[in-house]
Amino acid sequence: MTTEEAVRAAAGAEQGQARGDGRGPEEERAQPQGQELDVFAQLCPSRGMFAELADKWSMLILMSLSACGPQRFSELQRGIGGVSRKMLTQSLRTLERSGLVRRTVFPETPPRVVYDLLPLGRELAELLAPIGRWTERRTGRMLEAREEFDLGHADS
Amino acid sequence: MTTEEAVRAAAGAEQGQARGDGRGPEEERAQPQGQELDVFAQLCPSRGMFAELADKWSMLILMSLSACGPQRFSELQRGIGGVSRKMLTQSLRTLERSGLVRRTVFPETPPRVVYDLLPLGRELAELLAPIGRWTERRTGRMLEAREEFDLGHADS
DNA sequence: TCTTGCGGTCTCCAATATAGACCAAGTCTC
DNA sequence: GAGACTTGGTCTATATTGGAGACCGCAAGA
Repeated sequence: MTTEEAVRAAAGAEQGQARGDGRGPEEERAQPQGQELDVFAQLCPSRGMFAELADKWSMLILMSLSACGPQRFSELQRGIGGVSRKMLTQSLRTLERSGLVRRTVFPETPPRVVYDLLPLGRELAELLAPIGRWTERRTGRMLEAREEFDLGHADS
Repeated sequence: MTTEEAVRAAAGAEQGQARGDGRGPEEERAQPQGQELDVFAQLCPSRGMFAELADKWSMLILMSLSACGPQRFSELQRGIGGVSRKMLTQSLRTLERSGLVRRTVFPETPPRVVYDLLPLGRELAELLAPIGRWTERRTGRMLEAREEFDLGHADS
């Protein structure tokens, strides 16, 4: 049995709860309810949350609100290039529902709706920002890797 | 003009390049080519990369390889609950092409293929891990927020 | 001989994303 | 006063994507 197989087995990944991850038991104790949450487990609630947040538009929305402060719907749409109104609405709704973002309507005409981060959203945005910066910093390197890969696998 | 509008205008978000983001100019100088990359800009190469990485399966793959070390195809599939062979193959191929992951084939029978992180992938995985942990820690709070939201918007 | 494991690929169908029209209701222009 | 414009969406039609499951070659095992 390999080391990794041992990790898997100990974690009981099949059951849909808990996986160890070599994080050590101190994190597990940090769950006061004894409820083991595991993003790797298909049936774990945290996986559902993760799947929702690990999305292009949701991440960009949080990053934009964090970087530029509270914004109106149309400001967000302009700021996040290529997002459709539908996806923007949908993602904002999801983030609002999960308590990451607050939606404030000013009943004027034309209507004004402002979105801003709640503490939960601010926490996540702070973890997201480095990923955005990393992507920008490493895009060159990744594009080079691609060219090289495509050269090697050029069976056209 | 609001503060945010000023930020947008200064960044020239429409042109598909650069946006400032209140990061200050020191990061910009860190791009030696003078090429301004911006994940928020639809046409920027870094957005393409970001869109690829900001994906449920890609992120889970990197997190799994980081947490459990090099793994075979079937180990990854078992470890990442609910991933189909098709998506696992596809995501791994993309990560390999971009130089984040290495694929090693051992020509035995049955075949053995092992995936592991390259330095680029390890860097990203280290930024991803906190997001996984955060999600697990905050899932309870987010589920509560949902219940409350659904109560308020219960027009059935 | 029939089955199992591995690491995929292929095909089909359902779900999802995007583009674009449409909306109300007040303001601005002519 | 007619028409255009604005905002924050919704609705619909079409394009893209995702998942389920069949299939594959090859060797070992029952």
